[in-house]
Amino acid sequence: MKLLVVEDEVRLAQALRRGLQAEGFTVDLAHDGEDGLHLAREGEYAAIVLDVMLPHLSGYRVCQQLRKDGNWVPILMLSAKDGEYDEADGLDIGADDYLTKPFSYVVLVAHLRALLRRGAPDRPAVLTAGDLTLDPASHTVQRGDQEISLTRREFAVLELLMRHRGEVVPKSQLLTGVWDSNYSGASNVVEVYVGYLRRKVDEPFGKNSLQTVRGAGYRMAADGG
Amino acid sequence: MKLLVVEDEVRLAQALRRGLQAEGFTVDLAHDGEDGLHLAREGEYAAIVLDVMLPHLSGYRVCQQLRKDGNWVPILMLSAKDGEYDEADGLDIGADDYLTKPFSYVVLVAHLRALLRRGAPDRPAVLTAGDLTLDPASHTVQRGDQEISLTRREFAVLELLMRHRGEVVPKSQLLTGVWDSNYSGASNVVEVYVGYLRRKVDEPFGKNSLQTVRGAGYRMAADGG
DNA sequence: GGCGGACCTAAGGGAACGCTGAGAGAACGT
DNA sequence: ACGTTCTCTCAGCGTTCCCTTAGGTCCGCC
Repeated sequence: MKLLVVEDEVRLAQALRRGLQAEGFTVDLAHDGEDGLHLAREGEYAAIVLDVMLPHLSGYRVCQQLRKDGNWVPILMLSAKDGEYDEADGLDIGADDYLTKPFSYVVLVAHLRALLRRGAPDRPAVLTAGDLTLDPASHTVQRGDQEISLTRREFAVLELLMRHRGEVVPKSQLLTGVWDSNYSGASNVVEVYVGYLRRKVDEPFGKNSLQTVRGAGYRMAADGG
Repeated sequence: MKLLVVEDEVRLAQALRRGLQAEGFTVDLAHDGEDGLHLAREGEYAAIVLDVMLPHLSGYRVCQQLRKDGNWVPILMLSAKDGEYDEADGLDIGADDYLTKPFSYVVLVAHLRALLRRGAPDRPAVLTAGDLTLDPASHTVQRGDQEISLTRREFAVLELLMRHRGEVVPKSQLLTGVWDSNYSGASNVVEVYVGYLRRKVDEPFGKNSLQTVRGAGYRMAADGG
């Protein structure tokens, strides 16, 4: 589960990162609006924590731009309590939730979890492909009635593939979507993890849902194999 | 902004109509699946609210049929909470959002607005020529219902030809379009690959879609052979 | 019919690609 | 602190793909 934190106050940003990583998230940081927008466009984030006051490009604009792109990733906006932007504005431009500084760390995490549970508004809460179901909220995967236990990485890979079920997902997209975006080039982690998944999700059931499309990437069979 | 509400419970239907009209929408009503499908095909609706349980033709089937027609109008499905169809099914057949009865009116409007804001999802960019279809997203090719497995190069060549179906594509264009643009001169790769394609796409089906235009190039028959 | 050029086909070497098992190191839980 | 689990790298292997070569075939034209 990868998050993007866009926050210019270095100390706060670092604190958030450490805290969220402790909660089990992967966290990317951006320190201004331009960076943030760029990362948000490239990466597959589960949610974005976005400060309103930012150098170069306000969080306000970043959010607006993302929505205009058709990117409906959940966004949690942060604002100084006496900021020139008020809550109504934030929600108007498509933010999903809103916190006023100063806020307690616990409150932030709670709001974030609520956001993630709701998921991106244009996405079903539970992903399915035939008799295979994946529930991001409860972090569970089932083939029929049989529960399958996956590690964090395995889960993330499967989730991304299922979000694009029926489509080919290039390895590069899996790398940037599941691993840190600034990942050192040559590696075959993706192949390895698809292999792991096959052993857990397909082989015990005689299925073939994780398909290799040679030279293009991997595809989750729309019917679950 | 025109909406279609397909709902057999008269009281609920009327309530929805009144409520939505108050929000400024124009609302058409249908009370069974056949009516609904008919109206949906004729009218230009911004979105459709579709009950699952309907006389004559279930909402399930209506949705399926519309998608099959290539109609990607946003659909919000409604189901009784203990209905035989569950959320996964609804989303499976191409609904965009899903509500379980009973729902609050406010929630319905919120979901509807979210749907409208998103707009109709891009219709899948599938290339067709007669009974031959090529889907770049899923990287699949079908002749009728029969799936055909192609290599990357074969796929690229066929895609390029199908993008210009009915037109003659010179060999030089195939070379620069599919192979590295600065390709070392004399070679007959194109002929070889057209040959491969014919064996996979035409011969098994007794078709002749990949036509040679002597001295000019190749042409994908507009009707798929 | 014979000719030349354009096109087609079969076959094979080499490279690219993806899969797997083993194992080192980090993270985690007890 | 210890064992377990997880994550990732590496190297080897088999498969598949790609392009080339070398002929054969078709077509239009004289």
